[in-house]
Amino acid sequence: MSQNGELRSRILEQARILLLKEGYSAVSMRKIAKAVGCTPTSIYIYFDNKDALIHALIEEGMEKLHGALVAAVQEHVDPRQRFAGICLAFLQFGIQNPAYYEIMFLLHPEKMKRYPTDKYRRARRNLELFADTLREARTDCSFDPMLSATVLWSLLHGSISLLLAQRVDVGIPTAVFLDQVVAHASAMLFPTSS
Amino acid sequence: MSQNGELRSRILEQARILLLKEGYSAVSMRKIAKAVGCTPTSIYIYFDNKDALIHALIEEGMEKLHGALVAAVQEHVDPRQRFAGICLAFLQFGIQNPAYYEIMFLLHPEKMKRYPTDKYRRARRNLELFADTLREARTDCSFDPMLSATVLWSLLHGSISLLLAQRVDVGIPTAVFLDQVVAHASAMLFPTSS
Amino acid sequence: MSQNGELRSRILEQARILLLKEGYSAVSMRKIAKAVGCTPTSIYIYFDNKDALIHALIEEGMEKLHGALVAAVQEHVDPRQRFAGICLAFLQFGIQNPAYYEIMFLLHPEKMKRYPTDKYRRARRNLELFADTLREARTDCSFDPMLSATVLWSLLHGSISLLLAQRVDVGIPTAVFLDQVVAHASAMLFPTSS
Amino acid sequence: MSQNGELRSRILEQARILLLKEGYSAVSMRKIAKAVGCTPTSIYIYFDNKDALIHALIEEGMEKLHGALVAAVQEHVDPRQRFAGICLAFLQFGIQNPAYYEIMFLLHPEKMKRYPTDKYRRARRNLELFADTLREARTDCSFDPMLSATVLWSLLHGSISLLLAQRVDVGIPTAVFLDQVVAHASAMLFPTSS
DNA sequence: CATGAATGAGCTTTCATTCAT
DNA sequence: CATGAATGAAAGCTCATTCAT
Repeated sequence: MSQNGELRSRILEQARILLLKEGYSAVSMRKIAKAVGCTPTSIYIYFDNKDALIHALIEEGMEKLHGALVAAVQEHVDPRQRFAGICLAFLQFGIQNPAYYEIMFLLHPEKMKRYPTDKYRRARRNLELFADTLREARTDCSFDPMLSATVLWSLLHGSISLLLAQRVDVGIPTAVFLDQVVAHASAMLFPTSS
Repeated sequence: MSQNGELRSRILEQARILLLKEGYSAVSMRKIAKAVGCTPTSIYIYFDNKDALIHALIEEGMEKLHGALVAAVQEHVDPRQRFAGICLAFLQFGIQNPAYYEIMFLLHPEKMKRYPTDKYRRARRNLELFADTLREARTDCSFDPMLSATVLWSLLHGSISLLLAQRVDVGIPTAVFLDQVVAHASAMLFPTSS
Repeated sequence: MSQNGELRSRILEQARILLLKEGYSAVSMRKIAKAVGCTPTSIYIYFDNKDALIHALIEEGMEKLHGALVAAVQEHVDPRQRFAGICLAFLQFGIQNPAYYEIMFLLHPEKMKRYPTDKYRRARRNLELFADTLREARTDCSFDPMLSATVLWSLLHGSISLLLAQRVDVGIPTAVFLDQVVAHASAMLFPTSS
Repeated sequence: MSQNGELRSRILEQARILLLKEGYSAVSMRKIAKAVGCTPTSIYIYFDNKDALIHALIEEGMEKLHGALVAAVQEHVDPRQRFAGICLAFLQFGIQNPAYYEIMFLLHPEKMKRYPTDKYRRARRNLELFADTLREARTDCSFDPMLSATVLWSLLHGSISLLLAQRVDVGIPTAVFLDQVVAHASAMLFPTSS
């Protein structure tokens, strides 16, 4: 099984590298093949088409992100610290894996028409992680965890997007910005911070 | 005189429509020309190249957005209501003008290398509007308005992005989600909501 | 007459400059128009088409070359010196006016289909100047002046061509090469140099 | 195995024919493809780009010319006859292979920017053949063989250029002209022909 | 398992030229 | 005298994909 996939994983690897170096729109079957050292045709042995290849990459990324989030959750016992930890983990994943982040969250649906939408369920898993963390940290029941988690996700996603698109003022150091995002996230979700 | 710009604006219009329907990467000079009913060459009478056309579209969008924000500011006198108003105006602009929003905020810099970066100053103008609104609404000086405005922008931007990418759970009505975003934004920036 | 031609001569001037700077294949009506500051259409008022414009330029060049050759002839009385002078004049014209030289002698006929061949008669005038110079310098009648002039022209033309195409070894200084060409030309046409 | 190169050589062949019929500037990938009977894309399987195709053609021509010159050298033992032979061989190559000659010696550097200059060394090889022939034929040391070879090359090149450009008077038969060129070349390089 | 050969559609851009005004 | 608007043709090149071997 893993034997078969030697070339397969090399293809994924080079695709990831290309994605990182030149951006999604520059990733072509031809370039991947050249980087790997095989012919474009060979790629079609392992992937039905370009989208399938990208999907595989997305899945890889989802796995990696989920791992990072779970690790962050397990690292802290204090609910509030756990919350801050998971936020930071998400942010850092985005900053440190811009290639993954791009195809996972920034690619537009029209480009990926054939993407099996049910696979997004895995993305849901991450959202539920956020919701769970919120549930633990907030004792009051006067909020909808999934809804708040979605808003939180929006904030984190927006922050990463702006950073990756180099839209955040250069006068603001990235580290400072990330800290502020987490601080604001806390303020947003735990209002009675008296 | 107004004749001159007739085709020009029709080009921009069709470009916007195409952008909306098929996404940026599907927008080509040929397709625009076909949609407008002229030859690709004719487009080059009004725009130096494809990027220049996109830039014109961006500028249009920036103008429109700025108008919407300014209108929202002028509509309310109460600082808090003004804050909610400007947030909602931004969100609604994104939802109602997805084509503009995409090229204005979602396009990756790599695709727009030739974009004159100084034109982004106009985008800054909007950020300052947010900062001003914040300054008025918060009497305490214990915060950096531009920094907080950027975080706020992240939240709004992230919300729109997820909505446009159809990443928000379909179980959550858009109107409800938008309200919640504004509510959370308020909570985030006016912590002493006792 | 010369009043009418104010724009006309500006067009020719810019065409010449463009030709010199970027080579024949980069000369387009559009670029000329932009350089002059008028529309491409305006050029068609003075020139039927692109070829006609080039023809006018060729004619200018022919005139200039002829002037240079006549001047060289008049400068010397000694037939041999006159011969060397006219050779050098031709060589220097080519080196110093590469743009003219290109369209006059290096442009291929297939590119200039509509060129009225009878205008090449003016080129013949120059050839006869060479023949005359030869006739004076050689007292014997055992040679065909026009034939020898053509061979001489071949040598001079070949030298300029190789120089302009940067095909002459960079180790050979241009001045040295030109001197040698003239020396060899003398040896070729005045064999009994005892 | 020989199958592989079948289309490749057909491409080169048609490119050469096109070049001959319509001149360099009329040679396009599309036209070649149409002449060959394949799609423009297929050409890119065998050649990286248009320049690479032309380079291959140049290389073919260089090989062919070198073969012709070497054959001429080997045909004669008498140094003077050998000299005349190599001159004639060069002239005839040019007349009989105008397409090759054009891309090898008449193409302007500006059009072939990406040409690997080191490949011109092969052209140098031919120049050295001329120099060697001169060294053998002239016992005196009072001349620079490479310099004289370059001047000789200029004469031969100029002759071919004018012939190919149809600039030589139609009253002069080509055969006569070629004979005269060789005769003048002899006179030019072996002055003491008493 | 992998390749070489080939395709058709598409891309942005430039060209010389024309025509009504 | 000069322009603005528009065109049709063509350029070099890249793309994802298929198919026989």
